Amino acid sequence: MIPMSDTPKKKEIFEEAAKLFQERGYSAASMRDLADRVNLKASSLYSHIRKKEEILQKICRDQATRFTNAMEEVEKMKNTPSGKVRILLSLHIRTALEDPTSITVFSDEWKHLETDYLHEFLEQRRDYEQRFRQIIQAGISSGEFRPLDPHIILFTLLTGIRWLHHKQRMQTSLSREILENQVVEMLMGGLENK
Amino acid sequence: MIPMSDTPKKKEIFEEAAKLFQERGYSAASMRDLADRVNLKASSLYSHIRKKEEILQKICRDQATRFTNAMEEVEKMKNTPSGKVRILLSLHIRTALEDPTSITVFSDEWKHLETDYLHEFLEQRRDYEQRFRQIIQAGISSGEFRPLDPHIILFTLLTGIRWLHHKQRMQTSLSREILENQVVEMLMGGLENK
DNA sequence: GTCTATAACTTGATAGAC
DNA sequence: GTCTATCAAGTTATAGAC
Repeated sequence: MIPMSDTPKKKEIFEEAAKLFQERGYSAASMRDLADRVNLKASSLYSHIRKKEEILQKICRDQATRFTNAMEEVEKMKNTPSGKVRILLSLHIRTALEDPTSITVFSDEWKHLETDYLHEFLEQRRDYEQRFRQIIQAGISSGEFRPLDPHIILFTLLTGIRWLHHKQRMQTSLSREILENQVVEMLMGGLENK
Repeated sequence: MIPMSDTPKKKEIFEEAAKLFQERGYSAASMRDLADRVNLKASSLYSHIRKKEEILQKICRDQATRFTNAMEEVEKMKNTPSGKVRILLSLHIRTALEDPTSITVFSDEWKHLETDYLHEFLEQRRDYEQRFRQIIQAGISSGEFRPLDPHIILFTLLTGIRWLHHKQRMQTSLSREILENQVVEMLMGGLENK
């Protein structure tokens, strides 16, 4: 297969795989299950991919790239720290609502990456978090933010939204806009000096 | 074996299993791995337990009971909604810091429970969340809390602390007290009316 | 690209000697 | 209660016909 652009079948395989990994977890999702969902025999999957972990790699890499690119953009802006954090937070929230499957796998299944790419992934995450903390630190220094530990702030912000990709669980059918606004308000309300 | 009280070996097995489930996830943790860690052959484990899932069940049940019991206590108190939420939040935080292994398995691996106990588990969780939301609603009605959706508030509170059991990741070696205080302040700061 | 067949291995769990 | 031996089923992945 030409690696230039993905065929429809390959795209289908990756999409179904993400759903399967989300539902059962990476380890409990078998290649036979996946094959069934895309109407193939397990062995035929290997005409499209080299191995199971390649799928997990792509999902994790794509999401990591998305956030790294966004950070690049935000850093260039002339915004206040508070404005920058709001933009990053909104991106995380919107991504969780629009692409819950990929975000779940990215968030919960990365630990099953094999050592080679795992190290790269963790380094990229460390880098992202460090740049995020620098923005937070700037906000503390300027007095916009309360003087809390930047590590605590960052983790609370980033994990405070990690329920959004399970939105199904919410009985109330709030619009995405309200959902996004209220989460941002609650988290920023705990961060900003009043 | 007499089921009245657990033998030291059985306790050891459950503790090592929790660690293994935490590190690799339930599905990727094999009974042979577990046996190695407690210096037994895999088959000998079955003199202490009936099956693998029994271990997961016990971990999930114990933690669920802990939180349900605490809710019982809190509901009896004469405190304000804000005071009650702070007590529950502190309990979650302290538990995550003191028993990170069990909390990780309870939080991340429950989906691998088999259908019988899974239903019971989910019902207990629903009940706990509903009672928590009633306290939140009381705080909104009294004007102590900002008028946000109680579902959003609850999920943000409960997942906002779900990084604590990975405390290893934090370079800064903050004391538990500071950690607990700052997390509570940040989350309650976003909740309370000023 | 998809199939059948199969290799090579791991899984949870049991039987029965000691 | 722990062991060896083993089972039956499931795992990822490959070989080769079509």
